[in-house]
Parts: sequence; structure tokens; C-alpha cells
Amino acid sequence: MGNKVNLEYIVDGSSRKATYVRRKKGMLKKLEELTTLCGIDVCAVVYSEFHHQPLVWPSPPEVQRMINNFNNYSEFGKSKNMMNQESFLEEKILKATEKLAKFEKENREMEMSMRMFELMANGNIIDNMNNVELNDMAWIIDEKLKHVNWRITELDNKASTSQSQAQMADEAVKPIDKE
Amino acid sequence: MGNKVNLEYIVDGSSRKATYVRRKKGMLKKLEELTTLCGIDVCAVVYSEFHHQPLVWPSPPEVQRMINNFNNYSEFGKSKNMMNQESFLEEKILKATEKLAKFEKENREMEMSMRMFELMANGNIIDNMNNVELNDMAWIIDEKLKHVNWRITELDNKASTSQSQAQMADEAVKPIDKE
DNA sequence: TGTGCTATATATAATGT
DNA sequence: TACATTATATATAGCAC
Repeated sequence: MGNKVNLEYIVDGSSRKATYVRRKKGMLKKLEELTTLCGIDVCAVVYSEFHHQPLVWPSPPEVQRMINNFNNYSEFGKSKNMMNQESFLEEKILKATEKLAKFEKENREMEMSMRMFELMANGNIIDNMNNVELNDMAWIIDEKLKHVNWRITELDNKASTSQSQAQMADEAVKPIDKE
Repeated sequence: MGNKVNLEYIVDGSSRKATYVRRKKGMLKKLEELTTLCGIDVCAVVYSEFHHQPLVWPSPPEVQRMINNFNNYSEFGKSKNMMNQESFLEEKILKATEKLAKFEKENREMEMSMRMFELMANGNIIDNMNNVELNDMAWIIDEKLKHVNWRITELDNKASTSQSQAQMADEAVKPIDKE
């Protein structure tokens, strides 16, 4: 168990899939952690024999957003220089893009919840009321939500306190160092 | 050493960078291994304060190839070869408008799902799930809550260091090239 | 199939240079 | 600041159901 692994293509199909499932999970966890810890933006797209559609992370709207950035700077930038006389069109594009970004952002907020809902809605619901794990889960979720709510309240208070307190808060939260 | 890590945004800049450097390396290694072992195609793009340009993996051309594939009806790919500049822009507006409508629709749908989820989470609809879903749920909910916490932290930082945060956000979208 | 288990391999946080 | 070390934490391969 936990054997050293030969880093080459796994020929056996079922082993390959097992490895894929295990490592995909680990990999997404790593992405999630890196994103959380370092406050960065990551997107990933996976094409494989195991999905009919590409697996995207963290969410299709987010990936789309990053891909648009990626493309826009190489293609749209060029167009911009070639079409000065079309600036009114550019402006229309810009406005549409901004509005789009706003909706994409809102979508991102809800994406995780959406995934939760899908898990629940996909016929995985059973009707046994007395499962201990569910109760544990409920408690844990409840505690975490309390903590989140507490932090929101704290933030609210900070927002409405005096300037001097805000300055104290400034010192408590160090600015991001640029390197 | 190897201490258990608090999975939230690292406020201290140098720690954050150290963690980013270490984990980025590990993450890319995982991507490499997953690709090799399972014969899949992965691409990743990272926007961060640590690079002026996005970090792309496995390589800019490869990422571009996969992104073009992802956008099966790539507006740019078609436009570049088939359209004059004016129709190119008109096409962009059209696409942006369509996309906007799509996101607005998705938003409405997600809001509805969100409400359903809230009902479920309050124990009013779902009584139970099997252990597998519980574990998945636990992970996803946990991540969701971490994300919420991170957003609060981000908001907090922004409130007290709005200047440096704004600069950071600006740098998050820069043209692509080799790292 | 997919899940749990557990021995190992691997990743990595803190520390020293 | 970057790199080497090392104690721990985490990921995971192979197996049993």
C-alpha cells in the first residue's frame, strides 16, 4: 500500500480509472487549497476518456472568464489598434463585457451551492431519519455558519466604528507585500 | 515542521509567497503525474500577484490549443479568418449579448436552486443521504465555507488597505506569455 | 463497480544557513 | 531571498469487500 509508483501510462483500464479518480480528487483539493491560502485565481480544464465533457475547475463560468482574459489580450488587443475609428463599437463591447463579468461573478458565488444541490437532487436522497453522521454534519455545518456569521457581524461593526478604530484595524491586518 | 495548516488566506506576504512557491511546485508535479499516469489532457492557468503574466501549464501553445478546443465555436478563430474587422466587432457584440442573456438565465435558475438548497439544509426536505454523499457534502460544504471566510478576509483587507488591494486586482489580468 | 483500510510514499511548514 | 533539512501532515496504492 502507498507503493512507489512507476511514472508511466497505466495500461490496465480499471487501474487507470481508479488512479484517475483518486488523484483527480487530490489534485482538485490541492488547487482549492492553493487558491485559498494564496488568494490566487486558478482555472483548470481536463480532457479525458472518463468524461464526455471536459472537467472544468472551479466552475464553467470561472473558467470561461479566465479563458476570455487569456484570449482577449492576444486577439482583441490587436484589433483595437487596427480599428481606431470603431471606438464606439469598442465601448459597446466594453460595457457588455463589464456587465457580463458582473453576472459571472454572481454566478461564481452560487456555483458551489449549485453543485451541492446537484449532488442532492441526483437521486441520492434516501429517507432514513436517524443517521448519526447526518446529525454530526448538521452540527458541524451549524457551528461553521455561526462562525461565519460572527465574522460578518464583526466586519459590520468595524465598518461603522470610528476612524481611530479603523486605523487600529489597519495595523492588525497587514497590507499585502509586493515582491 | 510539516505542521497542520490552517486553510485560510495567509495574510503575511512573505509566508504567502513561500507557501505559493512550495505548493505551486507540488501542484504542477501532481498535474504532470496525473497526465502521465492516466493519459489525459490537462491545462491550467494561474493568475496571481506573484507573476506579472499568468502562469500557464503545460505550455502556452498547449493551453491555447485546449482553450480553442474548449470554445468549440471559437469566435476568435472564426473571426480571424472569415470576417472583416467591422463584422468581427459586430459578431463580438452579438456573442457578448447572447452570453449575457445566458448568464442572466443561469443566475435566475441558480437563485431558485439556492433557495431549494437552503430549504434542504434546514432539514425541511432532505432527511438523509448515504455515507458517500455525506462525505462529498462534507468536503464541498467545508470548501464553500472556507471560500466564504476567504471572501470576508479579502473584504476586510480591502477595507483597510484598499490601495494595495486595488493594485493587486489590476495585476491579476495581464497578457499571457512564457513565465 | 465503488468504499474503507492501512502501510508507504510524498508533500510541505518551520527552521537554519 | 533562496535553498537544505527534517518532523509532520497528507496523499495514495494495493487489497478486501
